[in-house]
Amino acid sequence: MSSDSTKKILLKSFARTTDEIFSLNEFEALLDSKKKIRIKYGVDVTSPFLHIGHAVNLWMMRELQDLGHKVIFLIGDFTTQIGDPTGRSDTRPVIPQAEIDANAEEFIRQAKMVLRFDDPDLLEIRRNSEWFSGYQLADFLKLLAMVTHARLISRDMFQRRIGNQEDIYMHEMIYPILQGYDSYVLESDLTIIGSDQLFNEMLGRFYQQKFGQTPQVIITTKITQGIDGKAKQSKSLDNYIGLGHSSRDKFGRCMKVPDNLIVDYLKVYTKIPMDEIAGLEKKISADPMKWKKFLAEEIIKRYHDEASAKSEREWFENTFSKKITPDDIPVLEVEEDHWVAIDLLKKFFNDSKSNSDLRRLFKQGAVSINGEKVPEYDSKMELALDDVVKVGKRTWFKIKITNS
RNA sequence: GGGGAGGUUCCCGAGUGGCCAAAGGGAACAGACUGUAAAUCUGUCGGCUCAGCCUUCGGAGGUUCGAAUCCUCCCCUCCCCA
Repeated sequence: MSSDSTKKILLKSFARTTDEIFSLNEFEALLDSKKKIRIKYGVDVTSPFLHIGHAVNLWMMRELQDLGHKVIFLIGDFTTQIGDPTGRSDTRPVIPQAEIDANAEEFIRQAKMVLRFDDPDLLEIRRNSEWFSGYQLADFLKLLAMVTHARLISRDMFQRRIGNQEDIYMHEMIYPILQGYDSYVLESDLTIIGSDQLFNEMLGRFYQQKFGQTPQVIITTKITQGIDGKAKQSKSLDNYIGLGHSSRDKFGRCMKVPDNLIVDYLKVYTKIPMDEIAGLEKKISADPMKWKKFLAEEIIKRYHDEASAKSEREWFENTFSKKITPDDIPVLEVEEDHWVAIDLLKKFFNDSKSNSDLRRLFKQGAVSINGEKVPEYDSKMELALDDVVKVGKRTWFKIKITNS
């Protein structure tokens, strides 16, 4: 299915976002075999959100889909109930089935921004409850008999827990076995994962070999820092660019990326050719903002389209650089035209801010109407149609008087 | 079953009788600056009828002129031993 030149192109493209391959030789052999590659994409649907970091893996799979290979989208509904210990220093709570289903649906909605779900030849959806819910204890014991305790606890995070004298529950220990067994059942040829999943997937290779299958190739991908320049992107730190974010938020969040990360982001999150990026580095440090906007546009192009990339850029420039009040701001309908300033804000914020909060905003000079600062919380205001009230840097609303 | 540690304001984390609405850091918010929602600097950061008052430090009582800090009981978390 892939000629020599397409193989070269693919490898080059993969190299860009690959951390490690187990192993490159096997991967090349797989590509050379011309067989239709089965790519296991196992997801834990505990919390259904994907950011552009996850999408790095998805784009690699998409590239393979475009060559006719098939992604097996595996919803780990059974294993999710157990709770993967990966990355957890504590034990993860279990999740009810109904929630898993809802999460899976949302997950797919986001993954569709990258992967093709429209062709059963290119993607099939499976759930591991298919083979696990009726699984016999005797069979399970056979699985256990193949692997040693030493092997399981060699995992770094178990070692850490042992070192800290923390508990390891048996179901956590067994999790990698089940995840590994998935690879065998699905006859996975390849899986593209974050390096945190490496141990589990290695066990996949182990079981496949035990059962006489060719072990899957494992590719782990590069991880970049979050948009706050710290750690990796995560929901709890709110330092990510989510596939679910609107194009406007994506743009804004890109602009929030520290200047020194622009190059990395271009490399990992866009398709701008690598040699081109190399040539840009000096220019970027000379004029970071220009290139950050460029980055933002590229990212929006990738997930939305060229037109929204342009329009979000314009919106951003008009709003934050030229300080033009945007057109598409919320309208606050009021009956009276005479207001005490703080009451008007109270109405707009609808109790989401306390009086003290609002007073502070006045004290800090954050409130203005038609560009004029409103100095006191108890200033009297006389409103007219289309008056624009601004609060802080990013909140505006327009007045509509319904009564007169 | 036995022993130990601990639960503090969004998070981490100081505070062991008054000077505590509670150090410090983070997050967040605002302002300045910057043609960035970057960096930096400054300020704010429980509530309210706001120069004062009210409610907070796991819960309920108690001691005291006065308690996050002391006592009693309870709930919860973690660790160790068996």
